[in-house]
Amino acid sequence: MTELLWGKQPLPSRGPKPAVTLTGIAEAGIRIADAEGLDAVSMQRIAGELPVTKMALYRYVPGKTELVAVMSDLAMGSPPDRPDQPWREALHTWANDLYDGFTLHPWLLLSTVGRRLLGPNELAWMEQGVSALTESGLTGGEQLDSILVITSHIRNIAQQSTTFPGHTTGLTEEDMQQSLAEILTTEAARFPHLTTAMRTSAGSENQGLEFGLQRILDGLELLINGRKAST
Amino acid sequence: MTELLWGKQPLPSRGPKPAVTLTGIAEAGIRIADAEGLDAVSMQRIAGELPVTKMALYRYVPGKTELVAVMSDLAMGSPPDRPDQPWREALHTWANDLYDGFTLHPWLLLSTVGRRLLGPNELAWMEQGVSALTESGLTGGEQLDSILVITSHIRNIAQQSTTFPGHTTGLTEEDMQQSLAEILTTEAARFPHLTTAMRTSAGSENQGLEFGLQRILDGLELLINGRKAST
DNA sequence: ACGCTACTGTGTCCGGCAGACACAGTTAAT
DNA sequence: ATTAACTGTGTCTGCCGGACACAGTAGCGT
Repeated sequence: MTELLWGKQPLPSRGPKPAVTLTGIAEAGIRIADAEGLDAVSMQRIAGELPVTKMALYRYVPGKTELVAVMSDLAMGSPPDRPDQPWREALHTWANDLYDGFTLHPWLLLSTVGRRLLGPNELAWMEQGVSALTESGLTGGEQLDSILVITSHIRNIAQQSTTFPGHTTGLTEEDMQQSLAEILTTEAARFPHLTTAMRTSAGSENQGLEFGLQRILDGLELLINGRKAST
Repeated sequence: MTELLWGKQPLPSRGPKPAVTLTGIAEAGIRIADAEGLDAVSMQRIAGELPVTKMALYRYVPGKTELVAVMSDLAMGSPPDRPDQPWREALHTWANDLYDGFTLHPWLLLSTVGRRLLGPNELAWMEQGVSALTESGLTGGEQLDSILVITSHIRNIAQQSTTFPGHTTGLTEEDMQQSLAEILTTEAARFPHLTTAMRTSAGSENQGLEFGLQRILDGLELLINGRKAST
């Protein structure tokens, strides 16, 4: 599995030339997932886009789980190079780059969940995030935890604002808002604070990304400055 | 769908008594999901635990998607009642309660993803979170965004620290750490900052929840105090 | 008392899925 | 030329969600 993700395959000398490549397979899968959602990705479907049959794919990949892992790391891509900046600005653009990646391939939100082996691209993203904090005075663990918080925030914001191609019941943002508004009128008594909060927030949507990000960065800044002051 | 989640079913007068109830079905599903993971939940499997066949379930629920939604809201449960506290402490315990819920039913992390209709319990959690901030001077939108950030953080921490019963490849935390360590020794040159961060963080794991939560709360406090000062 | 009718549960069938396995064709090393 | 490594194919199994026709049941109006 690690070999798959990291591309350390001992290429064979004998036998016929392979008709496809692991990367080619993964790219086909990515194309399907981008267009029709992760649920539309099946071995049959992928094989249909390649000059091989379904079973041939198992020569390249042990199972679907592993294939999705390869697809995920590939789709994630390398983080874009950014000029050196102070840690706060660096993390801010890093977070936005991450967000862009998730909106480009929404299914990544579903496939990169839970414990899993990490691929080169995912590690590259982490590297870039951590490198913004090397001069901050935070410990290694704190640096990792910091970028984890930011990643979590970005992921969930992306999840909420993205329309998944297939998979989920095709609810638009409006459907949700309307259903919610409906419920809050009939059940307002059960959720008083929520109701007023919703009412006064009408129209000021989609500030969630910046708001949360600024809070987190503020919190980090407080810690970092405190550390610096106490040395 | 809204009727399903909110239990507004017009109970019929004629015809034979139903052999099961929607709640009973959902509870069976929850039992399976808790024990063997969300993937183990199938209509057959649920029917096997009840005195009905698979197809009878469709009398109570339009499809599996909806059933999982009902299961999710039911498993989430109501947030535990907590005495009134200052906003920061209230949010802190609220976050920990949320974390406990997710560790009790790890599959909730998978099933409550993306846009979806909200059930009464999920709204009750939001209500409790928002109610901690009503006196804070934040706008309604900011209150909602605040609890969203915290939820995101809790979710992702739970995701990382939980072992999913079925579903994912059964990787222990150790497997991951070892694989990661292995990679970072052979590829240290590509990820210099990450490598040093990992090295210096050895042994200080599982601080992620508190660390991130404190940063977020710090960030919120900064904003709230700033607001109060400027009035 | 009786049938109508709404309602519940069952069995069968379909298409699609992941994957096991045996086998045929291909190519390089010997 | 033979062998052995390797790639691709076709077939089969056991699951899944769900459509549909049908049989059984029980309350209602008459």
